[in-house]
Formats: sequence, C-alpha cells, structure tokens
Amino acid sequence: MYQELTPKNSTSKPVSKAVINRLPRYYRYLRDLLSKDILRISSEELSSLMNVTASQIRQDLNCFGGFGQQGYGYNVKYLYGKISDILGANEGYRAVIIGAGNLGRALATSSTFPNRGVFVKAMFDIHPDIVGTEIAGLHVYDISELQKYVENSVVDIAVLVVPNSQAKKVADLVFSLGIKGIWNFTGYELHSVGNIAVQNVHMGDLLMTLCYQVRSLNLPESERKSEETEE
Amino acid sequence: MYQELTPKNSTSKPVSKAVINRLPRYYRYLRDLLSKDILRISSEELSSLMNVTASQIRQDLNCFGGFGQQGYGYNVKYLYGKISDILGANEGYRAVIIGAGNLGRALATSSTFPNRGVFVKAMFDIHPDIVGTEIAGLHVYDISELQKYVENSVVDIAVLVVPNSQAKKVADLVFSLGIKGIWNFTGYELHSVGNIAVQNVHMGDLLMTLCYQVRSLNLPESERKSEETEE
DNA sequence: TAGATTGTTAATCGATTAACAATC
DNA sequence: TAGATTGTTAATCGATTAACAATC
Repeated sequence: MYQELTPKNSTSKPVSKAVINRLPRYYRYLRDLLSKDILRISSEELSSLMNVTASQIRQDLNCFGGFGQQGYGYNVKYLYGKISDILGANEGYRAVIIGAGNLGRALATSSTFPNRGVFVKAMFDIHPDIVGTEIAGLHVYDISELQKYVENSVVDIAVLVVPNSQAKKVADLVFSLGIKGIWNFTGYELHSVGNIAVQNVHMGDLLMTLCYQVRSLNLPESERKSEETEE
Repeated sequence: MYQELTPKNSTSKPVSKAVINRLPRYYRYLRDLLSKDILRISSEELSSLMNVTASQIRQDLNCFGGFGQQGYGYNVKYLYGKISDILGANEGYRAVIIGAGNLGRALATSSTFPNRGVFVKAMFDIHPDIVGTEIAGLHVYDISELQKYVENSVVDIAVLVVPNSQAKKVADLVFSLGIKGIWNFTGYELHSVGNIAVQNVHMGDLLMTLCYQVRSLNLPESERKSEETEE
C-alpha cells in the first residue's frame, strides 16, 4: 500500500539543527491527525495546517528517507511511526528529575514526559523534609543516593531543576555518573563536551523575545526593526 | 569615553529572528560580567565566553547601532543598557498568569519574570478552592474577573498555563480583551494574527530534540545523521 | 491511462564568516 | 604615533523555495 522505508545511505549529509528542531512539531501535528482518524495527508494539506511550505515539509522528511508515495501523499500512521522512531519516542528513555522545587514538581506532574515517550523514574533533592516523600507517584531520594541509583538503574536523561547556586555542582555530578542526556533548566549554561547531549532551556530568554515583540508592536511604524512577530 | 548611540535610520532592513533570539543570551552574559565588575569587553573575548564568533557578535550588535568603540571594545554597562532597551527590559511590562496549576505556580514563584524586568501582577483560575487565595504574594482571581481587571489595570502580557481543554477558550478571551502579548504554554498552538505577539512554548518539543540527540549518541557512528549536539 | 503528488535538483534567498579599512 | 578593535563590506556557506521529472 505504501513503500517500505528506504533509509538514506550512511554517507549522506548530516541533518541540520533547523530540521531536527522542526521534527517534534510534525510529531504533534501527525498525532493530532491520527486522533482525528485522518489516514492520509499530502504535503500541501499539511503545509496549510502548519503554516509552512509544502516544499519544506518534503525536504525535511526526505532527509530521513522516502516516507510518502507519489500521487497519494503520506500515510499518517506510518509517517507518525517513522518520526517517532527518528526522535527516539519508541526508545523508552528513562529520566530522573533533580530538584523537587516548584518547577521540578510541575514537570513531574505534567504530561510532557509521557506524551513524548519518556519515563520519569525518580526525583532527587537535598531538603530533609522533602526527601523520602512521594511527588506524582515518584519517590524523592536524597541527592547523595544518585550514584547508587544510577548504578542500579538505567538513566538516560537527567532533568536539572535546582537553584542556580547548586547548578554547577549537580551538573558535574551528573556528568561524572555518565548520564548522557541533560535537560538543563538552571541559569548555569552547560556546554556539551564529548559524548553528551545537553539542552539548555532559559525560560527568561523566551520571555524576552516575547517582550521584544510586544515592544515592536508598541513602537511607531517608523521605528520598527523587527520582522513579522509570527512564532 | 564611548560614543553616543547612533540609531540606524528607520529605513534599514528589518532585524532577523535569528538575531533577536540571540539577544537575551547577550543580555545574560553581560549581566554576568557586570556582576563581576568587568567594565569592558572585546567581541573577541565575549566570543570565547559564549562560544560564538566575534564576527557574529559585531554583526548582531550593529543591527541596532554602533555600541562599541574602535580600539577599546564594548563598555559592558553601556551595552547591557542598550540591549535591555532593545528587549524592552526597561519598559516595566506587566503580566498576569492565567492558570494556577503546578506550572503556573512555578512561574509565579520563579525569578524568571523579575530577572527580565517583567512584573507579574495577578493570577487567574477557575477552581473555587484556589480563587481568592494568594500564591507567591499574588492574588488569585476568578477568570470571570479578567475583563474587569484588564479594564482597570495595564496588562501587557498574559501567560497561558491552563489545561489544553481550556486553551482555545481562554486564548479567545485574552485576544478579545486586547492583551498584546501571549506567552502560551498550552499544547494548543496559537497563531499571531494582526497586532499581537505570541510565543508558543512546547516543552515537549524541546524534550524531544534532546531525545534525538541522545539517540544519535547511542547510534553506531555509521548510522548517525545529526550534526554536533552542541546546543 | 490520466491525475496527483512525491522525491529531488536547481535557483533563490538569508545568515554566517572572513577580511580589512576606519578610527579610537 | 602605534596598537587594538570596531563597523562594515564582500565572500562563503547553508537553508528555503520553486520547479519538474519520476512514479504511484
């Protein structure tokens, strides 16, 4: 009914960061289509849904192989599966959340992780009154138990939601334990050295780009320097 | 000691999104330098701190005017002030947080807003047991009071942290009240139409790009398609 | 077969880097 | 003045869009 995955050969060019950043958005839209029992979609239809060009969609997908069929379009379920595979949503990655403050709790409670196929297994903190409790069904361990925990369980991702003052110390610990993925919400910017994946999230940076846009709206037309505010 | 701001004339090209997204990072680094009492910095020095090219720094800054001085470099305090101005950090923008769930509370409590010069003035929710309480010193109003609140107080930014099921309804309300900036954390993607600034944050999208990177690390060298994982 | 739509190449556009003249 | 470093132009690189032949 539709062609088999024809993986690009391994000597092909690396995929750009720009493309990879767009993949989760395809993932979301495809899941939405799936939930509406839409079985097929053309790049043209998807492009109007997502506000991007059909050409970009086809280019993006073809970085990873031919997922569509001429004259038909894309099978939504098949494409969703392929993108899930590319993003590792079917790998069952396991995460721990380090820091049981407000943001740590919010993340632990949210559907962010299950929605993307990541399992949160435990939380860690230093406060004696929090350690030993449960948050969203997760046991909160003392940070001193992290090493033992990592030795006994697979931990693919550490989520850093500790105060800035603790960030460097905790990051060094996480590095030393060989955890390969770090989702860093602290203000202390981490650099990915060696065989490690780091994703720094500065919420304030995002807020400020919004402020810039708001300011641009308020400026008289003649003083505007920004492009369209569309995200 | 250093030259006055020479604003580019208003017919100059619009500033690209790429540049604007980098401005908050300059803001952070400059503030950090300031806190360390570093008075001047060259693009070369800053570039090695930030892991970008000196050329890019100079190009970025020159989109907004000549902030440096030949032979000297940049006055940190002056440059910080200029970037603050560009980003609207000195505008004293006022925000309300809509949704007093875990993420709403986390944002209300965090230093994200004060760190970037934004004032959170109030929270809104629908749950009777939360409405009327205080969170992080902020009164929680019933969402039905939003209109009256907006009519009596300046609200530049609405932070949307409500369940997905409520997102569209609340977004429509916020639009109708004329609030110009929306920081949207719901899964319901908003499009900026007309004179409105929207910033959609999909935490899960960020998580998935991290998963992609982790997966790339685990893949045998021959199957890798990604570029460097550096954020 | 005819129509539709992909996969892919080529053209365009934009962003980054390099280089250097201007100048503090 | 000599040295340093910006501001800015030109060159390079990469990403997006357009176009169309391949093909389902």
